[in-house]
Amino acid sequence: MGGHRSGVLELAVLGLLHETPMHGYELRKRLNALLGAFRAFGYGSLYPCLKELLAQGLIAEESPPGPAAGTAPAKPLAGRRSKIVYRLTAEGKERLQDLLSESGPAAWEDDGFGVRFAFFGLTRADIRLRILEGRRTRLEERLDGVRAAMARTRERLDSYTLELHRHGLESVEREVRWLNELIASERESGQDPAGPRPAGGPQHQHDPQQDHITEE
Amino acid sequence: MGGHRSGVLELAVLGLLHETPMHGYELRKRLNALLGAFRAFGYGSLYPCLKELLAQGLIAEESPPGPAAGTAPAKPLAGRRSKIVYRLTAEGKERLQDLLSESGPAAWEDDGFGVRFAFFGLTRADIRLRILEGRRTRLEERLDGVRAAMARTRERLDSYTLELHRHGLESVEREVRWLNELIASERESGQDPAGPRPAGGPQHQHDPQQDHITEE
DNA sequence: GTTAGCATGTAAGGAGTTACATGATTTT
DNA sequence: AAAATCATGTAACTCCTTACATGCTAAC
Repeated sequence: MGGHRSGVLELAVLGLLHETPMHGYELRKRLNALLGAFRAFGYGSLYPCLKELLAQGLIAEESPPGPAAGTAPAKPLAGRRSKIVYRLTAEGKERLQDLLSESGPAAWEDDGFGVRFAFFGLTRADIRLRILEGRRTRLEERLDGVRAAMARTRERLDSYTLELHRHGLESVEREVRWLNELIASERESGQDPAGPRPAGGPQHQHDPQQDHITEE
Repeated sequence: MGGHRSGVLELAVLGLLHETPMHGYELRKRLNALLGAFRAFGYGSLYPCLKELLAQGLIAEESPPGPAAGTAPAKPLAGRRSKIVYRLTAEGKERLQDLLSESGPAAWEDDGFGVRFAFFGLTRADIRLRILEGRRTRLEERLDGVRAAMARTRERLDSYTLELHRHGLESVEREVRWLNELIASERESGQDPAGPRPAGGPQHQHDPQQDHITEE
C-alpha cells in the first residue's frame, strides 16, 4: 500500500478512463475540458497520479496484441511506444464505483462535488440525490454563517468587504436554487416509471457513436 | 530568512492586524468572518503563520505597559498573559503595502483576489482598477476556454456534464458582470473630484436601503 | 463539578504546484 | 532546419489540513 491518493485527480482520471482508454497527454486535456470552470491540472500532477494508480493496479498499460478491432483507424496506432495508453482495470472500476458511491463530506465539498457531479451519469440515482441534498445543506450552513457574521459586524465593515460578502452570498444563494431545481428534477425522474425500486444499476443510454476526437 | 510564507493567510493576518491588534483566537474568527464564503482556516494554519510572521519581525507581541487606553472595557483585560496580543510592526505595514500593491496573477487568481478585494480599502485606487481588470480578463479567458471545450465535445457529453458546464459558465459570466459594475464605479469615483489624485480612502456611497433578504 | 468555550500550540502529512529536463513528431 | 506541439516524466517545494495535546476560565 503506497501513498493513498484520494483527491479529485484520482476520481477524475478513473472516470475518464472508464469512458475510453487514453494516454496521459490527452487525458490532461480532457480533464481540463471536463472540469474547465473550477480546476486545472498540470502534467506535474497527472503523471505522478497515473504512476501510482498503475502501482495500485487500478489502471494498466494497454498493450494491443490483437490485430484489428481498432475503434479509430484515423490515427495510426504507433508501432513503437512513444505513447502509453492506459485503461481501467477491473479493480479500477470497482474503486471508481466506491468513490462514486460516497455521499459524505468528500462528495459535497467544493472540489469533490464538482467532479462527482460530472460523473453523475455513472452514479446510482439514490446517491445522486443524497449528494445533491448534502451539498445544499452544506451551502445553507455556509449562508447562515456568513449572514450571522455580517449581522454581527455590521457597522464596522467598509464598503468593499460588504460588497464582497453581498456578492458571495448571492453566489451561494444562486447555487442553492440550482440545486433545488436539480433535486426536483431527480425526484421527478426517479418516481417516474411507477416502479417502487429506482433500479439498481445506472442505465446506459450512451449511444455507441464513434469517438472521433476533434483535437484543437 | 526563514520560509517564505506568501499565501492568502499572511495577507489576511497582516490586513486584519492593520485594523487593530488582536490575539490568535480572535484573529481566526475575524478571519473566517472576513473570508466567510470562500475559505476557512483552522488554528493549525494560523498559529504557525503567526509564529513565522513574528520571526520575520512583521508582527510583534504587544506588551501594554501603559495603564489605561483600553478600547473595550467590557472585558477585563487579563493581568496575567494567557492571551498573546499581536500588533503590526512598521515592517509589517510595509510588507502589507507591498502585497496590496501587487497587481499580477497572484492578485487575480481565485484565492488571492478574494482577500485583496476584502482589503481594497487599504489599496491604491490605480491598483484596485488593475486588479479588477486583470481578474476580468482572466475570467474571460476562462469563459473562452470552456466555451471552446463545450463546442468541441458537444455531441458526446452526457446531460450532467453539460449542465455542470452550463452552470459554471453562468457563474463566471455573472462575476464578469459584477466586475464590470465595480470597474465602472471605480472609474467614476476616480475621476469624480476633478483632482488628479483620487484621494486616499474609499468613500461609502452604498445607498442605505435596509437589506432584508427575501428567502424563498 | 462538569460541560462548553476560550486560548495556544506541535507533528505529520496530503494534494497538488512549479520549475525543470528530455525526446519524438509534425508543421512551416 | 527551425519552431511548435505532442508526449513523458522528476525533484523540490508550498501552503495548508488533520489530528493531537494542553491548560485556563466561564456557565449551568
